[in-house]
Order: sequence, then C-alpha cells, then structure tokens
Amino acid sequence: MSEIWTDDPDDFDPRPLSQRAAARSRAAYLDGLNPAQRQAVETTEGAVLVLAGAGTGKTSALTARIAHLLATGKAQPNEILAVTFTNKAAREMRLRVGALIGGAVEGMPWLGTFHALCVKLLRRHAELVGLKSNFGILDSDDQLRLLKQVVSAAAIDDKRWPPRMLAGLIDRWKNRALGPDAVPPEEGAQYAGKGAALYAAYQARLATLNACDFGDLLLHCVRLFQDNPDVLARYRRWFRYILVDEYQDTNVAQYLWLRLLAGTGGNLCCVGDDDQSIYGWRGAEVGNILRFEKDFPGAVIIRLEQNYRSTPHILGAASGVIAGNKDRLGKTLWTEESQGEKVRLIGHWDGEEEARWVGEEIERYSSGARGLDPIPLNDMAVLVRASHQMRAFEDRFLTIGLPYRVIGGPRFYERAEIRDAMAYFRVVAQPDDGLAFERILNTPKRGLGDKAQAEINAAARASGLGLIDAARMVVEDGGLTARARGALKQLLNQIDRWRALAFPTKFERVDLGTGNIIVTDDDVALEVERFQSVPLNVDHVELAQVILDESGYTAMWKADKSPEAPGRLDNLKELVKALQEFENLTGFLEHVSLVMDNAQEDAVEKVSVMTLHAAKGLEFRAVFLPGWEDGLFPSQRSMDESGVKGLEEERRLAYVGVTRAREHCAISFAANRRIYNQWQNALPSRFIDELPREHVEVLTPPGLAGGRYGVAEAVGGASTLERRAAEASVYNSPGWRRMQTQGAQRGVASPREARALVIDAEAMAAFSEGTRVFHQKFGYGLVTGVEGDKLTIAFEKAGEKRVVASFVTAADAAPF
DNA sequence: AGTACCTGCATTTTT
DNA sequence: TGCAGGTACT
Repeated sequence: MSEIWTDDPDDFDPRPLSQRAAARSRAAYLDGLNPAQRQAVETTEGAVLVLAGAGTGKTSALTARIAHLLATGKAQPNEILAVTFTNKAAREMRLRVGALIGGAVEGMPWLGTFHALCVKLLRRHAELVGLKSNFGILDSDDQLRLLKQVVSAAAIDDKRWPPRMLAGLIDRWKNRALGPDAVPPEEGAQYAGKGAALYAAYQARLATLNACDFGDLLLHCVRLFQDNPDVLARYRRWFRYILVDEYQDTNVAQYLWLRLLAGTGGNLCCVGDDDQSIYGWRGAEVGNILRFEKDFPGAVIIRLEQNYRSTPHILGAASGVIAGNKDRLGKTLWTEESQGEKVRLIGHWDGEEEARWVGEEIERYSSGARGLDPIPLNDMAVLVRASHQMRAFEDRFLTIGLPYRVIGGPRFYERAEIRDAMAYFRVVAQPDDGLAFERILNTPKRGLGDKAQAEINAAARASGLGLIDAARMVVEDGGLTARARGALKQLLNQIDRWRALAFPTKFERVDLGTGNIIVTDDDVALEVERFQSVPLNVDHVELAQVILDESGYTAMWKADKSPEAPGRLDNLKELVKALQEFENLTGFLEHVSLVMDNAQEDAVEKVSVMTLHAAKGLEFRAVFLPGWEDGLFPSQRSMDESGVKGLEEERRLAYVGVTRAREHCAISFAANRRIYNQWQNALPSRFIDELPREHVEVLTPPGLAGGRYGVAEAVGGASTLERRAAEASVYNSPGWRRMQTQGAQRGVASPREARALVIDAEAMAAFSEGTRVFHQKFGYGLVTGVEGDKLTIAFEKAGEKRVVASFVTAADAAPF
C-alpha cells in the first residue's frame, strides 16, 4: 500500500470477512437473479456494458455485483469506485449493498456522485490544480452573482447579454471539459464576442476566491489526472473495480474522468439504458453509451430485457413508441406476466376537462370502485412534460380535496430563507466568504444598500483583502456615512462574537483521575491520557439559533405579513434541526454544498404530480400522462432547437413516462388549451399515432356527455383535429366515432357534483361566514360562503376561490 | 431605502 | 395569464 493511503481516514479497516458472513451473503445475493442479471454480476473483469431496460432489475444487479466483488474477495470495500448521478441513488445503493452483505461493509468510501467523489479527490490534491484544500463550492446562485460582477466589470450591456446566458455557455463548455483556452474560437466569440475572455476572467476570479463551481469539480479532476500521471497511476491501481450507474447520462467531462481512471483494460462496468437518455439538453451524451464498444474494445454487452414491472400491454405500447427512434442499441423488453389492461387513451375538450377526468379516475382507483383492488394514492402519479402543466391539476385536486404532492419544485436548500441562513453560517464558519457576506450585508435591512456595498467592494479590490476584512478597514478608516458605518460596525462585531462562539479558544480540562476541572487556553490535555479536554463552546445547533436570532433574521420573517412567511419560519426551524446530524457548522456546510436535496418524506398518502424528467427511476401502479399534444409533447422548442435529435429525446421521454406504470397507464390530450390566456387548438401528439393499437383502448370523453361542447366549431380548429384524427388509425374505434358525431350521449364518468358528498362535520363546524382562514397556497382570506364541506373564500391575494374545508386552517388573527 | 408600477417573457434540472 | 426583474417615483 503506498504512503498516500496510510493516513487516509476513510480507509477501510481491512479485516477479512468472516467465513460465516461470506457464505451467508454468497447465497443471498445471487438468489432470485435471472441468467442475464447473473451474468452482469459475475462478469467482473474487463469492460462491461449492462444495457438495463426499464424495470429490469438494474439496481438489484448492480448491488449484487458489488456484493459479489466483496464476497469473493476480489476487492475490499475501499477499492471499489461506484459512481451515481444523484445523492439519492448513492444513498440507496449504499443501503442495499449493506442489506445484501450484512454489516460487514461499514464503509464504501468511494461510493458517491461524480461531484462528491471529485471533491474528495480534489481536497487531497488541491494544490496540484492551483487550489487550497479548503476550497469552497459555489452553488448556481453564487455563480450567477460572480458572473454578474465579471460581466459588469467588462462593461457589457447586461440587457442584451444576460449573465444567465453566459452561465449557460460556461456550463456547457465545462460539460465538454473545455477550459477557457480550449474553447473553439467561433464559440468563444459568442456573447458579444467576449465569451471565452469572460470565461477566463470568471475562472481567474474563482481562483482568487479559492472556489469551484460544480462544473469545475469535474474539470479540475480531469486536469489533475491528465497533468499528474503518477497520481493517476496510483488511483488506477487502487480502484480495482469501477461501476457507473445511469451511464447514458454522462457528459464529456465525466466520460473523460472515467476513461482516465479505468484506463485501457480496467474493470469498468457501466449500467445504463440508451432509451432513457433524457438529459441531452444538459450536456449528457447519448453517444457515450452508443460508442461503448468502440471506446472499450472487447467490451462485453449484457442486456437485461426481462421486465418485472409492467403488464404486457404497457410494455407493448412503450416498445411501439421507442421503436420510432433510429439511434439505439436496441432491446426488446418482455415479461412473464400475461394479464393486464391496455393503455387507455382519451381525448378531452380542454385542459380543465382533462384535469377533472384525471381527478375522477384517481378517486375511482383509490376507492376501489367496481371491485377493483384499491390503489393507495402514493402509488399513483400524474406525469407532465413541463411544470406549468401542473397548475391545472393542482387547481382541480385542491377543489375536490384530493391530497397531492408536487415533486421537484423549488428544493429546500434553494429557498431564499435557507440560502440566507446558510450565508450567515458561511460568514461565521469560513475565513472570508465574500459572496456570503454580500448576501447577508443588508438582509435583514440595516441600511447598507448599494452605496455601502459598492464602497466595500471598491475597498476590497483596492486592498486585495477579502470582503469582510475590507469592510473592517472601511469602518476603521471612517468611510461611509456615520449611520451606515455604525450599522456595518455592529454587524462585524456580531460576526466576531459568533465566530468566538464557534471556534473557542478556551478548553475545559478534566483530570479523569481526580475529577478536577481546569480551564485552559489550549487543548494540550489531548496529549495526556488521563485528561479529557472539552472545548468551551456553544453547541453548534444552539449557535445557529443564536445567529439567526441576534442578526434579526428570524424577526424579519416574523414581522412579514405575506402568506409564505410562516412557512419560511418553519423551514428555518427545519434547517436548525438538520444541523443536529452534524458535528459542527463546517461539516454541515460541506454536506449541503453537494447534497441539495430535501428527502423529507411525509407520511400522508398523496398523489404525486411531477415532470416526466423527475419521474425517471420511479414506478407507480397507476400513471396518468396528460398533455400528449404536438407542440407540447413533443415540445415544439425541443424540435426547433435540436431537430431530429430533439424529437428522439422527446420520444425517449414518452418511453420513460409509459414505462413508469405497473398496472394502469392513461394517456390523454386536449383539443383546446389555454396558453398565456389565449386559446389554442392542438393536435394529438404524434407519439399517440405510434402507440400500437392492439395495446390501446380508446375511451369516450366524459365532457361530451352533457352536450356542453356539442358544437365543435365554437372554438374553431376542430376540423383540423378531425382531419388528423381520421388519419390516425387509433381513432377508428367506436368510442372516437361517437366523440366525433354525437354530442349528447352518456359519458364514462358521471359529473362530480352528482356523487355523494362526504362531508367533514368537524371541518364544517370550524368555519362559518366571516371566519378568517389560512390556505397553504392562497394565503389569508375570509370565508364568504359555506356549502357542505366546501368553502367560498375571498383571499386577500388570490381572489375568490372555492376550496375544500380540510385544506384551510383558521387564522388566529386578532379581531379589530 | 422602499414601494409601486411596468415590461418582457414563458421546457426539461442535478450537482 | 402570472411572474420576475428592472425602473421610477416617493
């Protein structure tokens, strides 16, 4: 073992597994694997590509493979490099490997996301890429702020050339592992001819700040390996087996990183599905997976094609759609299952009608109507192409009182209040975090506006000091107005105080022999066995609370009257609670910079509403796929920007959507949709034409039943719809014909209002006209009417709405 | 410094 | 339509 590893705190204790444990896990991890999965587990040497179709037990195979490597003694846990894209995936894999081989694996130190692993490597070798090992990691917010400064320094009109755009360019270059010098001249000339120059300036700023953005983590790592063959060679030797999940999502930089680490002839196992590559727009290269055999000559390709998730009709429909793509490695999913209903297809008059239908279907499934096995709400999902489509469903679910959860909204750590609080912590825990200081300078308002900001910035630039030190200088030199100077001085004093609490200089020394306690200035006692020294500091959780209170930040939100203020305070509480899991502020900050997810599962049964992208990797017993209209899905913009490539990615998205369903899959479209307050008529998605008709059942839309929409010409465009419909063989069904010709027959669902209302007596009693209430989405309002369990509420911000009583709480507002 | 109005814009998103 | 961001006014 080379010296570089010996002091590695992450190194696994290399005690051999006990015979008993090994025998037990050997039996367990191969159990229940099919031949292909087994091959994926046992083909350990060389390059292996596991093409794992949707629902084919990819994760089982992957974790079994790790278990196999460990159980056969081919590798120690710390010699396996296992890469995932998301923290969630990393967490799950860790959990499952642990379960499979028992407690024997305490650590798999090299299991993580690309970014987390890069950070780990860079912390060790920072100086080789011009960083110090305590470098900071900027999130996209910081990145943008920094870019704004760079852009304004270059005297560029940021109206014509928004910094966002530059951020996008730089991200894309970094995804392709292009440093400022490597950007092709014609591309570097983008952004007012200064793209590459500004990229270089931005990188220079990052270097001064001893900081990285996300793209840099990969880029620096690649450069580290390229420029230091000795370092690379050590890691190559060390990582005997490399595993990569979701290989179809890798970008060029990640590909290079893997190639460098695997070398030629390394044991590299990539798992992925070219048909589920849906992140091309963010730099993922389907080419990586398509090219695998060429990149790694002699590579073994293993296909996992037996599907354990969906019914044959659902698989048939998905396969039919994806068959339209040209660039694929090709797979044929099959299942032993023979039962199951067809994919249901239904056209609606408009988006509201569609949402109403989906809501009713969900209620029907959930109640177990018609002798069906009731489906828990947690096992159903509405998957949309774009997040703005979610509103119609939210509105509908809110009015019928159907509990739902939106997945993938603004994440916890991206909320303003969390970022503000984090900025306070950063200012305290880090030497001179200028970006964080800038953020809190006038939050809450303390009279330090643009003018003060500018003066401190100028002082920093002139002196070469960090922002906080520059601010001290400004105070000492008597800069700014007296009032602003006072405010700034107070803030700086507070920071010093908090820092003193966070990093104490006093220690409590306990003589374990006598029990005597002595207070000292250092922790020399650590070196003497019979003493135990304890830093005399405030517990970091308490400190966090102190910071937020003393700074006036909590007070700021308490004084805020907007409907979201209480929620923000809750979030802050949540944040402080999260701190308990960590040793200190620094550890927490490091964690958060990389793990930006909020995995707070809530116990209540709810339907999920999310985008198709967010649904990848998930499965539900019932899936609703609304909005299958040309232009919306496939998205017009995708097709305009990326042509056939774009269309193929959209088609993969359709494939991902359909394959999320285990038992029920309903695809729908609307003939008319209101977009930006304008009615537009739409054609059914071309993907609908691609659904093999033998796997589809066409339903009669309920909207036609009441005769309300009997006159198709009322909105216009219906004739186009008819023409297109006639072309599509799917519509040559009795159901569709009826929809075309007759206006007033019974639909499949009866109107919502006709059904028995379940009235919540408690809810009824709680509200009467004039009650002031609070609603999670609409804020405060006054009840103006009560009908059963439905309230009419005049909201202060959102206007008058009808809402189910269980969705509001009485506001404890003081009477006038 | 803080608000009130106005304009332009409107996929997908993880780290 | 609804919002975020910027400008202009108080």
